[in-house]
Amino acid sequence: MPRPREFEPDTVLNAAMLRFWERGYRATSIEDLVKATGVKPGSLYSAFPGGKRTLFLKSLERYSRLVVPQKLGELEASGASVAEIRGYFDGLVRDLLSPEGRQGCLLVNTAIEKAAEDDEAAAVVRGHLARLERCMTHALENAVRRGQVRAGLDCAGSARLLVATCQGLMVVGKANPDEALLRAIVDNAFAALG
Amino acid sequence: MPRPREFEPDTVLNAAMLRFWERGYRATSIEDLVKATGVKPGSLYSAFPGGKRTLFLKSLERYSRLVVPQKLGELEASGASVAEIRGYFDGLVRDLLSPEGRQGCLLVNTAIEKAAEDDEAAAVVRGHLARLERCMTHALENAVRRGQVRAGLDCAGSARLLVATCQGLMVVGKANPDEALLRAIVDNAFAALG
DNA sequence: AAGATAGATGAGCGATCATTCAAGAACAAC
DNA sequence: GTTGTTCTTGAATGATCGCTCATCTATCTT
Repeated sequence: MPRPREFEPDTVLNAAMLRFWERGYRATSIEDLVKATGVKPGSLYSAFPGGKRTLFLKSLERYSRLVVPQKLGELEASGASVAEIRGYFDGLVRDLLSPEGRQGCLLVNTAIEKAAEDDEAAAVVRGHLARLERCMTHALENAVRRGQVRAGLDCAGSARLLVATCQGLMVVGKANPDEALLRAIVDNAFAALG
Repeated sequence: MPRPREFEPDTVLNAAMLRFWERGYRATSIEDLVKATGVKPGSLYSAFPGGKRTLFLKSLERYSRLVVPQKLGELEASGASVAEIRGYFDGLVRDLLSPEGRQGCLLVNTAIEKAAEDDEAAAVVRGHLARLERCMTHALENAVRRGQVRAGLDCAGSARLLVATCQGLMVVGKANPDEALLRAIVDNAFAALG
């Protein structure tokens, strides 16, 4: 009996995610989203009760579910090893150097902009960091088993360092997208694995 | 002949810096600054032509000039070596774990929040990163000379990695101020220096 | 004491913020 | 075609944004 929806909530959410990714939470207004999607405020609020913050949290989840796996690529596969870690870092550098990639990572941006004041957002960020740490650890364990890195390597500890390194890479890349600089960071991070 | 100023511009700037540091650029309103300083909007704008953005850029400079040297400590001394780098990292961890230190570093926050849209702010951040890189490089060169790290170490490259690592440390620490995690990052960063 | 100079004041500017809601519109069921 | 239900619409809400300016006040000079 009801009147059918004229827009796809996922499409709206995707547009919201892109805006939050590009400009951050505070700098993205509801009117921005109305313009970007063509969906009027009333419909937006009835489709996403909780308003802007709900839209943001759902954007974070969508990012984790759709964007992150694409960036991680084979690094999440059970056979991942040094090459896949390297591939992930190279992808980050490539993104930071491209005009569209300057926005960095929505979850890193959120860690800085919102984590301190919104624990629900911080929890999504923590989940992401844990996920990164998990697959880095696993890839390093594979690497040790295959003799690709030095035998006594502390996989769990090195994974934590690698996670921090890629977060730092994005901070540096955002202020100074210089290829030689970013490559030096990545090269030295790998040199340390021996 | 003129009526004398009733407030010290540096005092106002200091209060502004603390607010921007704690909450970021967008989340800090002029009214916040008026409340924090007792100086009314008119006086604020006449003392700082250019308004909020000028106040912000001058806050960045003040932070570089007063806060950063205090955090770097002996790391900027010409005799600095591994111990001073370690001291700097330990200070970062201590800050991130303390309630007052959760705000992280104003310049890292700025890199994420504003560098992409404000090149003048980005330039201050780049200057900070270059300064960090410079004193890390110098300290590593001293360390090589003293045999505190492995002989063939690429000081310039390792310094770039260490700079990225400490930026990453602050991103991770902001979302997840967990002592064991942060210590693991620092320990592994130093293990890599051999 | 009067005049000149510059800082202090705060009401108020137009713009924009996130959000709401009364009214109209589109469909399914009958 | 009528009714019931949900969706769409966009004007309007009050709050807040960064900022300005006419007015007042305090000091120095003479």
